[in-house]
Amino acid sequence: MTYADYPKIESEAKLLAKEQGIGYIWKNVKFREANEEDQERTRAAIEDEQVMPMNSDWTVKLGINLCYTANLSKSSLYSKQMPYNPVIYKAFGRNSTGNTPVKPKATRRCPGRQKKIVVAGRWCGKVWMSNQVHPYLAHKKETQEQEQTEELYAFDTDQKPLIEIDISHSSGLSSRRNLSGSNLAANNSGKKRKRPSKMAKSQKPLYSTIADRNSKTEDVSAIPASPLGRTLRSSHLRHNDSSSQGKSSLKNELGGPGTHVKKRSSKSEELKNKLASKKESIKRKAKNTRTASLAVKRKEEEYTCDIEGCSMSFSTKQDLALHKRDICPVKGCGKKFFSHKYLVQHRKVHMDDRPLVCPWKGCKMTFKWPWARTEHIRVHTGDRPYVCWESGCGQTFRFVSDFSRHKRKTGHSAKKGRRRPGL
Amino acid sequence: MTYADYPKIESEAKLLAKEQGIGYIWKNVKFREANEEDQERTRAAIEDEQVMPMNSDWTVKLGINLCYTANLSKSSLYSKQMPYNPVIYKAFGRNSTGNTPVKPKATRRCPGRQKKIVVAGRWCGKVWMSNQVHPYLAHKKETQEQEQTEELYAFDTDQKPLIEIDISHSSGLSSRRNLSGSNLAANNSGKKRKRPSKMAKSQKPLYSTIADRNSKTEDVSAIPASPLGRTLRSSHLRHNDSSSQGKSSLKNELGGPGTHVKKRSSKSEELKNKLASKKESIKRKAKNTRTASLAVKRKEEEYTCDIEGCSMSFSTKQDLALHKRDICPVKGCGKKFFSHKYLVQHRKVHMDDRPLVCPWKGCKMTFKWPWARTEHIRVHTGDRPYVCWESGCGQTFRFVSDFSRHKRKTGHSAKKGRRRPGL
DNA sequence: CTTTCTCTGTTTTGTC
DNA sequence: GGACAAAACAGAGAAA
DNA sequence: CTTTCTCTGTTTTGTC
DNA sequence: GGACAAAACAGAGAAA
Repeated sequence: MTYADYPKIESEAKLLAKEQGIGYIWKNVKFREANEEDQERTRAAIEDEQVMPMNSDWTVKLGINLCYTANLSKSSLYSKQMPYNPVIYKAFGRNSTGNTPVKPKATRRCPGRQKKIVVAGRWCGKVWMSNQVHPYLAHKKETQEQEQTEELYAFDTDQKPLIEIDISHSSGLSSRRNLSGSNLAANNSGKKRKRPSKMAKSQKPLYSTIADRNSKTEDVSAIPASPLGRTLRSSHLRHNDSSSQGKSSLKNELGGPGTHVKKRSSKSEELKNKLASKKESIKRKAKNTRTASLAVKRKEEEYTCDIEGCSMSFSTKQDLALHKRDICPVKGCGKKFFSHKYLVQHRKVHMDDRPLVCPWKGCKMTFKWPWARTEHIRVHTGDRPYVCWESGCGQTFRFVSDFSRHKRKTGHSAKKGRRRPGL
Repeated sequence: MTYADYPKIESEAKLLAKEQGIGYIWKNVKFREANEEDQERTRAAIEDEQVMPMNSDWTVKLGINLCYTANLSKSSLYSKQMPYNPVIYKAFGRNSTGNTPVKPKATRRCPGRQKKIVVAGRWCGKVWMSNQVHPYLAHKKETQEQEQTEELYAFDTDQKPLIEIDISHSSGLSSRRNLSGSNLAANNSGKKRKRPSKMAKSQKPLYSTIADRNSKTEDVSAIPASPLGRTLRSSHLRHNDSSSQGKSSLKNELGGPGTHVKKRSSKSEELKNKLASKKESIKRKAKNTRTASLAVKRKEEEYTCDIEGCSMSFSTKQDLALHKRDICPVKGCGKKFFSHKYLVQHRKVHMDDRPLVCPWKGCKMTFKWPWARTEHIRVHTGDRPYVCWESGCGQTFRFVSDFSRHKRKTGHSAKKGRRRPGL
């Protein structure tokens, strides 16, 4: 996928646009050359989410991704061992001296005009990451599979991620003595850090649906240096958890703190998932109105992944096929991932479950991702652990993201930039 | 108080020992020369707290303090602008090249033998800080005052420190939107950081006793970078606080988390205060059994301090005199302080109130000092914000104290040693 | 001796 | 810069 | 444009 | 070193 491949990509994009049924006129023009009508059409297409069943704006899928990845690979911060996308990295990476191939592309996709940047920015990389390839492009032979997967949701919302750790943290801390006494001692005494046997290692565990649903395995100890939390394994505060996460689908109506997060996610993707969700639930209600909804969920998921460590199952052969190619088969998602293992984690994106809670008293915030919770806690502690060590700068940041931006913009402390105080 | 002054100190110590009624034989011998009988007597004297009404072991008051201070002033870490004790600093400080005067003293007071070090260490600096001078020595003319102050407790346990900040923190954080919205915006919009008018600035505010007692002014926002906490000023979670701190005197019987802290404080001092407390309460009970105990407390405290910003009042003229000389008039304490302002803070040492609560869910820990709470929170977060930047070391620490010790012992990063990540 | 963690008097930092 | 309070430090010290 | 803060796919770190 | 999961990063992006 070097710059020389661009014509191929272009034709594929055209094909894709056609397949989606959007009467989109392919114009090989730079954005700065677009007239008002073109801009208006672009805006309209972007704002009208319903007409794009796969949320696959061509600028996002083909253009912006390249722009994003190329910029990333050229960044002085881009010192990763493993590049996001080896192909792009090789073509435009830091070792490549040719920056001319990158610039025009970037300029065309992310034009210099402010108004344009905003419009494009709202879509740039939002849905599609650098090495995420649209299923249509991943393997061109599977177009029929794609259409079939539109019938049903692939992931069951009750299926729990296997990697989730069963450790309750704050519940066991009622007594400080208890904490520093037995637990710390146990922690110090050796490398006892054993976890309950993780099914991820067993082949096709086929875990029971009901037990899996009722046992609230959750990861409250998403906090970083968890030497304390990890050795703690009390289970007598489960009620606390179930109350806070019980019917997470209700949270949207309640308008709790979890609601605004919804708003933050991609409008189109969100809508899509909502719609599909409703479609599925209606289907289910029609099918089994009386059978306990507990056992129903995995009834129809016959096709199980046989990849080492993975035991996900799907209702259609096509979904499983996509899954095995590291593509999320959820309709409207279709993202391709770097690792198969991450697919299991990725599922929570499509689930309403928010099992992680803010440990701060009185805060009702819930999270799907440990890191989101970790950074949120800094809102309470006031911690600003990121400090720019560039002499004369010394700015501090509460969130990695802001520190990253600072480094990217200023070029500061690109070499060592560690973290710092705060609390 | 240079080394040349030692004979004077010695004679004063002898006098002191005599005044206390302890039949202690002054032996001008090094500890390493002491025989078993001497050691046994020392141990017995130390363990029998009752025979020392002021908890004023001569080794602590004259010897160990010097040892402690001299070591401190010689430490490479001792780069403070203001030395702990200017006199000692001048005599033994870092600029002084003569280390011979220090060593012998230190050796004699803190002998090299392990057994001895332990015995002496239990007293070293524990009650008496470097620039704390025993009232007997502070002004030799006030011996009669001292004896009189033994009658009553000087501080009323219901008197609230004036400096305490009235900010409830976690209570207002139920909704994150609320937090980042109105509060952050208010914080960003300007330097609005106003606090409720602090009486500390008005002359002799003579705050009401009852209102002061019932309004639970507390500082839950002892967390560091409190830009969020500070602008938050909700008061609808007071019930939470009153439940956790309501009858703090009961906590000892309940055996809650606050109990072990009690245990950690000096046995003798603790005992003393307990005894005095009881004495006082009995006295009060006898005096006014029917009048509401609310209004009673400050009835007899007629003598009010007229120092700028201080409005403490005392029941006896002598206590006020001590107070005005920055000496805590609480029986068994008698510490002398660096600043008069700190006397107001120091009062909480003698009160059962533990108004600061751990903001972590489920943790019942309470604190008197904001910093104790701040470091305690790291137990939950797992934060280890102190990192040794000495090349090749890189050790991390959760508590300042441990980082200090590390630097003291290893000599690492004595120049810049900042903090770091963790959470 | 060690490590973990709280207490507190003084110093440093941050804000006006 | 100065005044002032908040935060942090640097010890002590308790517990295991 | 800014700042604050959450989401999440990939990379790095830490542990056995 | 290697395998693996936990933690962190580095972006995107939403909101004001």
